[in-house]
Amino acid sequence: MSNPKLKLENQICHSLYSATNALVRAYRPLLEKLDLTYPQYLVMLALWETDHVAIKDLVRRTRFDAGTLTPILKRLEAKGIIQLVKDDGDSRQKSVVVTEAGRDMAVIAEAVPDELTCQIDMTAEDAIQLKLLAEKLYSRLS
Amino acid sequence: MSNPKLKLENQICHSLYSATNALVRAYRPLLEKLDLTYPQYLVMLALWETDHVAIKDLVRRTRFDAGTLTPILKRLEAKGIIQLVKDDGDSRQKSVVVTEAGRDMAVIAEAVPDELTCQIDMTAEDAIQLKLLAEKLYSRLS
DNA sequence: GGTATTTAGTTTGTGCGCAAAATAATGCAG
DNA sequence: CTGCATTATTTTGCGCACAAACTAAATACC
Repeated sequence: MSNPKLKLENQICHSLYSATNALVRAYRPLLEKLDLTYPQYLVMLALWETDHVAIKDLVRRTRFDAGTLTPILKRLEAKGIIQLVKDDGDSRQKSVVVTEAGRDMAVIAEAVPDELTCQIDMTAEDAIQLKLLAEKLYSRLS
Repeated sequence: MSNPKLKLENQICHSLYSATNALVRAYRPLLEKLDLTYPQYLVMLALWETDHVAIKDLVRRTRFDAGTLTPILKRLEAKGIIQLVKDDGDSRQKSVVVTEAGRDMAVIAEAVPDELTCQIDMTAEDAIQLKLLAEKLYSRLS
């Protein structure tokens, strides 16, 4: 019981875990006007950048599991902001296309990052450092 | 589309999100021998430190939502490693107690943090810095 | 003492997160 | 051309994560 390694407060992962959950929670009210969840928002970010991509590319870019992405894409399609189209050529693949309505959302979405940055109120250096370390951790685990 | 704020690679949150998920994924095989999920492991860490606590205290310490914690505790009780006992005094409260079997698990659990640290292979400074920044972020969001 | 509010915990419903298995089309070796 | 492994995507099942609604006990207030 007294082993310091087992102490909750010494666990980096607990800090990371609760911080990430808190961050997603903080995004929720900001994304409400877009009617998107945070994972859905991440997918849309990827798609607003590059459209007409196969699901496997979206898996790579968003770092989502394929089994996670499939239902997310279905919900986005049900909302009418993306479309899943059969690829000519390789008929295993599907291409994801952003609809007109989906493209229009990008304008509203532009405000979201600033609103969140305001709320967090971290210095730019801290934010960059945090991102850098998280990326380092991610790459070590992949 | 060209708004750099909307670029996925500029999102701290995406790095944090995928790093945390990767970390939980990395814990999975290590926790298999304990037959615990990562959230269950966090709860047990808290309980190995301090036993006989009310659920609300566990909510505070683990930073889990009460609605999340209830089913986790039920599963831990079903495994026979904790027990939920009625509190004398305030009969709204329940106390969480670690069973003999649950206490025995702590010995095996001691190996887990080291195994993970090995896998990540980050410098101690980086790890401390990451924890510090995650804590800072968490506190700004709470 | 009786009502109102607060507090402790549970339930419900939706959406991930992911391992494992299934489906189906492609490519490759013989 | 024929298996056979590979690749792309979906499905299934379980466990969170959490808002919102609910139950019940304790406390506050008059």
